[in-house]
Amino acid sequence: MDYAQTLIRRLRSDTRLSDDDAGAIRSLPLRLVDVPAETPIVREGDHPSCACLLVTGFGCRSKVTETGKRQILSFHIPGDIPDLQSLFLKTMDHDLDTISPATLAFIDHTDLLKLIDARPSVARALWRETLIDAAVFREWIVNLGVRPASARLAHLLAELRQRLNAVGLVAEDEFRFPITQSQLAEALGLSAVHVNRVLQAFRTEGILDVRKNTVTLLDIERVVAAGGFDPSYLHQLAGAGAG
Amino acid sequence: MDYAQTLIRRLRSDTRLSDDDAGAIRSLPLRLVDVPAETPIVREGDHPSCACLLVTGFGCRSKVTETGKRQILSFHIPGDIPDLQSLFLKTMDHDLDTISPATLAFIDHTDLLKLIDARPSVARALWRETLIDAAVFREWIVNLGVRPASARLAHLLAELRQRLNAVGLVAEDEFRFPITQSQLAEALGLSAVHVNRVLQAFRTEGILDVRKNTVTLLDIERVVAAGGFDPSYLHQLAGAGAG
DNA sequence: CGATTTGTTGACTAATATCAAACTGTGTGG
DNA sequence: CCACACAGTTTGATATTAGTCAACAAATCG
Repeated sequence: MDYAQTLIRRLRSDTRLSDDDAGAIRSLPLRLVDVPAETPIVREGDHPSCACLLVTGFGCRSKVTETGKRQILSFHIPGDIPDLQSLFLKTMDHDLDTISPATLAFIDHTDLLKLIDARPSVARALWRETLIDAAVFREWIVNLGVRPASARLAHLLAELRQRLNAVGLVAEDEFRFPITQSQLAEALGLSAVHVNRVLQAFRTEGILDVRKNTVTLLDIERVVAAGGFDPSYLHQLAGAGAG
Repeated sequence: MDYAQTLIRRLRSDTRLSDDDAGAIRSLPLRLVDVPAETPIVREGDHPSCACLLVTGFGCRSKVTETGKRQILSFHIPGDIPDLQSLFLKTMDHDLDTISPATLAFIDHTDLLKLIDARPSVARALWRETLIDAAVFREWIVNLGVRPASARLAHLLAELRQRLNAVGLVAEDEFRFPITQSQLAEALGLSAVHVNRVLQAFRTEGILDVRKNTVTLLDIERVVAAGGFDPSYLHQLAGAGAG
């Protein structure tokens, strides 16, 4: 199997990439590892010498405060390189973990650096990825800062659907996303109890459902409206998506 | 005056830069403009053809939601290029405004692109800046997600002090920062009334004071502790700072 | 100097957190 | 197959934080 294929599809969802460039990326040396759920990949304070491509499964980035509270910063899906920033920021300022069993492909920084030296267009594509990463953080700030609990949750799920769709992982109104209510709470800056109540309200209204492994958006229009979700901040190319 | 000097100092606070590279940056063509407070620089949806270097004064980035609420995403200080991401993300996903009278230096994207093609080390320095921008967003997420109102405020001021210090704009325990309580509220995801009360509490305890144009951190230790502030996410070089 | 913005205060309300207990499902070993 | 353990979810009661509204005071600006 071509493990870089997910990455290339992912990159092409928001950046135009020549076949030559795609080929160069495909020939990056990868170190494949299968890991269980809840595996730490890198920790705050580490100085990684490689970046981690998520081939299958899900991950998240998080930070723990002095008071022991954990804030999830982002969720990651197949095709993402969640710690790409470590290429130029030598010290990790947050943690990276899997949230489901996953296949990881580690790419040595040295190989990435060679690639971006040799191919300015790939360098720009990767730079762009890190910029979109930041754009997603900005929207997350808006989510936490101004939206009430139900809108935060709806927005998060609408974003996930949009991103998963770009790599072909949404079927009908459903996608696989193994998450607990506590994890949702840590991502949304809410308590697990409150997340539970918001979820129940959505379920009762027939708008969406989050079960053990699956998110079902029964009425996508209403999820998007409830979350005030506008996908432009993802900077996806027109036409990217399932198919 | 050498208007790029602030930028170079700023870059050198977190990235090693050769004198050659600094010279190349210094020779970038700049279009200087003086603007009053509350000036829109770029708006969400714009397709800018240049980036904006803040030479003097302060700015902020923000987003307005469908419900009309405004979330401030970041504050910017002299030496920052707050819309550097527009070099590769063609559509602005947020607004950029001044919050005080300011001197702006516009740099054409074409000139920046020429520079980064000619000097890979400058390209990396700028890439690094955008990565630190993202790191600051991550910490902002933590701030909004898990910290109570007083810690949010303390953290914000501690961060500002740290960044301003790196460009020599902190004197003793004071720095200039013209901000209203409503703006603080928009940044911290709080109401202006609540910000007012938190400020009063800090003032009464003799920890800090925020007046019209000036922030005074009377007891920096306690501000840092109250905010749980750890500057490592700013990725500054050791020894950067006033002097 | 009036006009406007910003800051301050009090009373009240709404959103969300906390705590504790019970309940559900799932997998495991005897 | 059952009993148990464990993790996750659900529920109710109560506490806390922060928001809203409305009025007023104090700066600031032209």
